[in-house]
Amino acid sequence: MKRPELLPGTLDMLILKTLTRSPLHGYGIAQSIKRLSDDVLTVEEGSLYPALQRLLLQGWVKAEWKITETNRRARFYTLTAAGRKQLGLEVTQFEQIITAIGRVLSEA
Amino acid sequence: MKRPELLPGTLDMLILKTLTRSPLHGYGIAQSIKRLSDDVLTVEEGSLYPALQRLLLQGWVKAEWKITETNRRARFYTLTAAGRKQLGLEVTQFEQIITAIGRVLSEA
DNA sequence: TCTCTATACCTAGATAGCCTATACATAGGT
DNA sequence: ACCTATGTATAGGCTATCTAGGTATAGAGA
Repeated sequence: MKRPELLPGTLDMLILKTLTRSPLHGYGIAQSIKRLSDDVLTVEEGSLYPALQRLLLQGWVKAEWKITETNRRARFYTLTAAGRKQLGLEVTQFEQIITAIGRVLSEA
Repeated sequence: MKRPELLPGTLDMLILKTLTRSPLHGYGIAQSIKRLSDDVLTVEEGSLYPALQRLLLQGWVKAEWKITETNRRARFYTLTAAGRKQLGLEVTQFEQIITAIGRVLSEA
């Protein structure tokens, strides 16, 4: 199996989490996740932008075109109330599953 | 997002781990994972049997038809040396990724 | 005897998520 | 003038998982 860039099913959660601190554009989200994870997690563009479309459709984020500090047009995403709630749900589920996997892996 | 039965990408690892204790047939593997995880993880048959075929093809398990304690024909899977090695790899990778996700999620 | 449940295996097809590859655009530095 | 980093986006492919179905039989209970 090829080394995956991230665990399938966790991307939306990571994006939502990244937006809890402040609105960010796509490029910034990807950089942020990469940096916070010490380069372990890499969000490919072909995964990122479709994911952002999904989140927009679900109403979990909203988007706004602005100018960045480096003087470029970019689409800034902001977490909505629904998005914050969704993030809580996903984190809870994720931790439950990770705990369960941990139990299986730690069996004598 | 619909509640997943398990985290995509972790099934092979769970199966290999389950076989470290003793050979098991498919049905038994599914039951074992479900039980050990306190019913959090459910392996659907449509995921399980294709996964076992993959593992066979990779040479990570071998299979043998036998009769169970309940007097039924069943295919027992045994972990190979290569499978044991692969399991170690997958667990290491998994833990690295989980740690990385943890870092992202725990950011202030 | 008949029926039901649990045990056991398997596959086809749909679905969804992620990746590869590509395209476009521009600010700022050399 | 060119290059790199920044920034957005989509098409197509791949792979793993799930849904839904089929097959078969042991054993319990009516």
